Amino acid sequence: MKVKVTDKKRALLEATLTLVNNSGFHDAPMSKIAKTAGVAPGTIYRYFEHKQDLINTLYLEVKSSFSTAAFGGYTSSMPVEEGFRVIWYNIADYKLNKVSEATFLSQCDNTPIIDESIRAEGLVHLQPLLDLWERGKQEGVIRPLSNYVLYAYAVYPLSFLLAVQEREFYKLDEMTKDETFQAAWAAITP
Amino acid sequence: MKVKVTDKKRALLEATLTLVNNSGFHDAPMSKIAKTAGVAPGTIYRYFEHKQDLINTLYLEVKSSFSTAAFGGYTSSMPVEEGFRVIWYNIADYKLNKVSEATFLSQCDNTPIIDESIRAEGLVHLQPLLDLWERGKQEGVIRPLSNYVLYAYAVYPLSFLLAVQEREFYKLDEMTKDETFQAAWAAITP
Amino acid sequence: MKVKVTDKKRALLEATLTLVNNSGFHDAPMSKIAKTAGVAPGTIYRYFEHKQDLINTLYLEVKSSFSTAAFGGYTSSMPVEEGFRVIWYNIADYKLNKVSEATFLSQCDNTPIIDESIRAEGLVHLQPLLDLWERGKQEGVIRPLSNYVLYAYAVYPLSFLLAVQEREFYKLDEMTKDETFQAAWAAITP
Amino acid sequence: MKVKVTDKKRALLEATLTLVNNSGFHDAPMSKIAKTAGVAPGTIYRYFEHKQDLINTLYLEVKSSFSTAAFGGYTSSMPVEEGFRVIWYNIADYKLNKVSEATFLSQCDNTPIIDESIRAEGLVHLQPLLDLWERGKQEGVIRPLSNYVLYAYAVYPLSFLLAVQEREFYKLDEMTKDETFQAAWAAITP
DNA sequence: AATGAATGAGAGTTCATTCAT
DNA sequence: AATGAATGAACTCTCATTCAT
Repeated sequence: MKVKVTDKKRALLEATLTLVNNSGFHDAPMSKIAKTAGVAPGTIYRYFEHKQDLINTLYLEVKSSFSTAAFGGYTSSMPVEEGFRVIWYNIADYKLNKVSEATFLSQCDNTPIIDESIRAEGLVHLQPLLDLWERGKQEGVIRPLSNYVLYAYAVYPLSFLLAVQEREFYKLDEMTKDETFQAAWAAITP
Repeated sequence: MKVKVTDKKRALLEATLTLVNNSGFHDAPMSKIAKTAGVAPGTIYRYFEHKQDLINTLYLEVKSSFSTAAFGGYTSSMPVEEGFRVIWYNIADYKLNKVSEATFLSQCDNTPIIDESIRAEGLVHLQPLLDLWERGKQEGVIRPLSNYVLYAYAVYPLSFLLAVQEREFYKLDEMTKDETFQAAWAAITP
Repeated sequence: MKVKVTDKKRALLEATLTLVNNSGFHDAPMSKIAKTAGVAPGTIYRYFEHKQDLINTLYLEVKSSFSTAAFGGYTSSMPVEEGFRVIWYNIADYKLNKVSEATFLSQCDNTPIIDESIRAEGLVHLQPLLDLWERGKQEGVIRPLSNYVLYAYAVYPLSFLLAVQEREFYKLDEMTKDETFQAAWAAITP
Repeated sequence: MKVKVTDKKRALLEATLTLVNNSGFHDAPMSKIAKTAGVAPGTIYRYFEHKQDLINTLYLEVKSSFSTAAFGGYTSSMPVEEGFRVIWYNIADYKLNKVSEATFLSQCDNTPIIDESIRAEGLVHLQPLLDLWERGKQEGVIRPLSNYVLYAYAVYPLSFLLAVQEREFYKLDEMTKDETFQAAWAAITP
């Protein structure tokens, strides 16, 4: 019974993900979300206060799944390069495999869809990467740049490659992934 | 007289830029666009067929202003590094000074707002940069990577820095700009 | 419950009939139709895809009620004169009693309000009258004229008398009805 | 100069006739009328107070051209049958040749497009036919029916044949025209 | 808990009309 | 006299949200 309820919430979040990705936030009406989720329109409001709440919840959930994926197999005791490599490949795999989630995040990050406070909430999980970079800077193995710049060059490019891959212009396979990692690593090391 | 007419179209495009940036496409109704432009709602339709046409037109115009800015002072006879430096600084300055335009482009590039055919149309102006990279690869001064990857590491990171700067977390000044260029250059050179 | 739903559709069709009759298609806005039907504007679209659909549906419904009325008590085994008399009086009574319906049909038949395909659909029910005339022509009791001409002289004049009656210039009572039938009969018999 | 002005009024009336016939009153915007007439929208208002005035004027003009045509070659001294024959053939020829005008009148006569007072104004020209019928009734050569009924059976059927011909179902040629006249004459004579 | 019919504010768009030129 | 850009009320239709069942 409890399970069934959760199922509906799950279905709604997934329907939203799909529809926002395919048609954009501006063409993902509640009625369509409900239909895609196999639920009556009114039912949405048992699980979410309003549309914005649904979107916010989805954003936080996806952001958190992203962070979890990013740090799988990583421990803060790893050497900087190894740690970064683990995280980078995690992120790359997430972006290139969990395409819907990654696309959704891209859309949210470049649009005023998400309330600023919620966006901030979604950022906290990235801390281990920032800590790693701080350590790397102290050890002299990472360039002494703002973490924002490091993120821009180490992680953010993958979003572009995701988008390009989605438009079917390009496919990032295992080999080019390694070369791409080289570029990222070159960008942030002295 | 001709000038006045153009003024209204101009005002509408600017109003759209502002509103889409501030509230997103989904919350930039024609009525608000008209009011912001200081014009009656019906007037929009003298200049644009429908909302999508207005958005498309704006996109192409901004994209073209971006390309023009990107290649100011660049000639294809420059050595690869110098050429890239000129273009990179142009783009950085555009992104960091023409903030509204750059923000709008970011939004368009990550959202199904823009018709795919129009998006393609907006891409053609980038050719000189791609040519430069091809030459660089032949000369062995640029990594033998897909142009998409090169773009992802050389240019795309600036979009992230723009967004961050907009959220007032960070300011890219002249000195950090140089360091950032180093990162970009390091990413794409062997 | 099912009944209540149907009630709203019914109310909308009736409101449309009234308003189109009184003000014409061009001055029967959806908002007025909704208000007249005692329903919110948006509710119309649960029952009809668009305004044209509402109009088309109404047309077909009225046309069909007309045909049903026309052939009440008629069987194809009747002698031609008797059969015609039955049908003619049926039609006369319909036109003169079901005034709104008849007026609406007149308007539709002389205006590009109705899609041509829908109009064609509405015609099929008249077949028994055409069959009767064919038989009459074979028996030599009906003039050998095109069915269109027969219709023009036997049935169509009633539309005029309806319109005239509506404008309160004239009232067709039982006695004059008989005389009018004589005229119709005289027109189509040799 | 005076001629040129009149030309524009003429062009506007003709454009209106065409557009209302083809698309109906509800889809004949002033802007389209202006364009069809080769004139600027604002210019319409030099010649007509508002749209309704334009329609009314057109109606009266066409109605009057119809009446003029109807009584060409007729004099009140003719014997009843001959007089009727002249008028009937005039009307038949008008309906079947001046198709646009006749179609427009049909549309106006079955729609609340035209103000009732204007409609009444358009009727006066028919007086000679009514006078003829009164004489015929006194002479016992015309059935003692209301003039409305006589009109319904003698003249109105031609409107139906016009409509049918317009939809390309039927063509009324010279021979069938004679037979059709017989039907009309049979309907109104004892 | 779930439904889905109903709501009505508001979206995009049209168009009769005006008025500066 | 003529223009046509501009207006803004009114149109058709959508959709987030509510509520009786």
